[in-house]
Amino acid sequence: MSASSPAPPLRSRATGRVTLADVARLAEVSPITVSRALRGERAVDPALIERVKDAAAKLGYVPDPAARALASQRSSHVAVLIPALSNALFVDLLEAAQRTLRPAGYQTLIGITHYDPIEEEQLLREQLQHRPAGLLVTGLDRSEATRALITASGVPCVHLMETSDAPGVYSVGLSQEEAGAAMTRHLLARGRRRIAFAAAQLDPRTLQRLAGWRREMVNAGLHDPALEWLNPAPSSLAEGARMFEQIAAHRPADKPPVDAIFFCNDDLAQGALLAALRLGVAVPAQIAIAGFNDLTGSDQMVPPLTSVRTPRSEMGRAAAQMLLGLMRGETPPAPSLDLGFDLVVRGSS
Amino acid sequence: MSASSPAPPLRSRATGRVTLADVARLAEVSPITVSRALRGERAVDPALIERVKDAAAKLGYVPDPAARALASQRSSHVAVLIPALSNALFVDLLEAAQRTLRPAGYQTLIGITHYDPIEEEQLLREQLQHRPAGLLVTGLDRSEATRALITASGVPCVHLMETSDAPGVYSVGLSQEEAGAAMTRHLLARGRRRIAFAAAQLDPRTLQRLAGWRREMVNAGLHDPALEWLNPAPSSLAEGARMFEQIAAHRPADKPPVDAIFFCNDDLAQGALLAALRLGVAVPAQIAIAGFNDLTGSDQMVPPLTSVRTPRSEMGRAAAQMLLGLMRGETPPAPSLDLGFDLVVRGSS
DNA sequence: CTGAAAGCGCTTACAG
DNA sequence: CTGAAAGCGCTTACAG
Repeated sequence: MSASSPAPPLRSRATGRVTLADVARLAEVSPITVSRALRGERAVDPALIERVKDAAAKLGYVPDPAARALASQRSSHVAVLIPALSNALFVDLLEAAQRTLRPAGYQTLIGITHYDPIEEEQLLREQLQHRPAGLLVTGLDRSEATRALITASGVPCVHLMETSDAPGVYSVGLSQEEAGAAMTRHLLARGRRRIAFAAAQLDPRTLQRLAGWRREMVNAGLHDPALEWLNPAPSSLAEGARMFEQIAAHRPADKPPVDAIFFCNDDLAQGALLAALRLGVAVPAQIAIAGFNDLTGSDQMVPPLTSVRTPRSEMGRAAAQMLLGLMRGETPPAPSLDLGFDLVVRGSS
Repeated sequence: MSASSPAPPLRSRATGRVTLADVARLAEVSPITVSRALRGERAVDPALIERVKDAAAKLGYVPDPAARALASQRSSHVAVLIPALSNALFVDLLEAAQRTLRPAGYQTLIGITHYDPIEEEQLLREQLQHRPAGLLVTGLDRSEATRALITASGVPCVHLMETSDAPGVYSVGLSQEEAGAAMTRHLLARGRRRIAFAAAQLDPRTLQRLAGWRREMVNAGLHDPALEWLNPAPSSLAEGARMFEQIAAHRPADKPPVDAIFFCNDDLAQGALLAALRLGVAVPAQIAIAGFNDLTGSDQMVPPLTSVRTPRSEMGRAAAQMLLGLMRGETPPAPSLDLGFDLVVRGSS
């Protein structure tokens, strides 16, 4: 029992975890060198890097995110703010972003704003307390306070879904207005004249699509405010069915009937298609129907739904990649990335 | 310029953050007392609590999660493992859980397993490095290694979707087998005899529903292995349409035709309903169709889809509440909570 | 019921 | 290119 080693310290709070110090001891260097070698920061002698990496692997060393965050004032989290998970659009966006960020060592922290600027601001405040390394937010419209919070935090931020030319703003998206205009031109080209625009939720991007529709209708000399059906309720199949019933039932004596409806989102259009089926309204013979986002199931509808395919997985991936660059301190080749859209013409129009 | 205050320390890394020490100074107590007063841990003189809270409010103090995690070896994260976000079922579950956990100060860390036990194990390893305060996992089936990781971590864990009687296992769910049996009994009661069970993805819960169907079919003396259509592909409307076409086209000479199809999930059943419409197959006259989970849109289908409503928001909320209790060190009244299900009979059956 | 000391496991800021 | 010291902002473990 000749205890040559010193007695364990009285106030031990040892966690059993392999630490940087353990790796440093095995590699016979200082902890700082281990830290630098493992993070690839600053030049370290290649031979030492090798030795450190071997030691780390041998011990199964895993950095402690909390210690790292406390010391560096920056966590390994990326905060993502999206309006809802009920719209498949955002689910795809999120999955793609996560798929890019996770291999790079970042955890995703999701905040659901329910399309509410107040909730968005509150969520952002909470997330900023975790000192995220990066930020992914939906769209460009938000409260002045939220915008100021983002700027003041100094956290790299990329905006999703829309594009912006404002200095210092990074964005990956598409022109919602052009997409709305393109669909309207398609319906006009098919000979439709009384094209209604039907929208729910009325978020900023929906209103941009509305602007595109309005521009083309005015250009064609066919605009009529009575063709705008704007409904602040959340978007859903049931809501789309209700709106279709209303629009189809609305037959003013002094105007020709609606011959096409452009819905701002596919779930509404799918509901409309089902309502038309129930009511015996022939699509597209009597009324053409078009949607937006080309969501799951749209190609299965009867008739299949004409829509605008938006590159949501690509947006999620590209935005995450731009953010990774910003977090490394790089300047992206272009601050704004327009990923475009595709018109998908199917049987409903 | 009579600088009576000492020069600022040379090696300042001040963050400008309001710290526990600032609050302690203003309240004229020690930092430990502030820590205890704010967390409600251990008895502290009520008068002091008051003083501390006032001081904290006055300074706008917000605890630093990283420092807290490092010192306590437990973060404010709850890790959630779900198979996919493409099934609306899990979106609802997640939203409900988050809605309960966030007000209690917990951030949700989402891991998507893609129904893969290997991915689940890897995700769990990553998440455990963040020392989550709690764990929410889907179902009871997982690799032995994953199970061992959970146990060894000592992190409180609640299982979603199914219920278990195993000691030390906490769960909130429903009997998938009973739900499958109930739907089958309903179809039998309607006079259906050749009831097919059509499934995709083939995850554990789907197989439990299959077992319920099989039990009732055997009991009724009507079971036939040829009625089982098991497809490992991911579940979707398009896949449901394909399966319906196959099943409808399969007309062996020696057996009566299928007169009902019980799909393991509503998206498949919705796709089948649309395929029936395209093919001119009368539902329910010729074939009854039933689904599972009562997802969005099922009530809008033509005809409306018969389904099983599963209490997913309730499950998410109840599981989160049980977890909050466990994280506080409490023992839940019952380790297993069965929230049941409702048969929703609509026009398709 | 309250507190002084130590420690959690990293990185920053200097210095050489 | 490398390292000794200090510090990030909390909580734990003791002691009284």
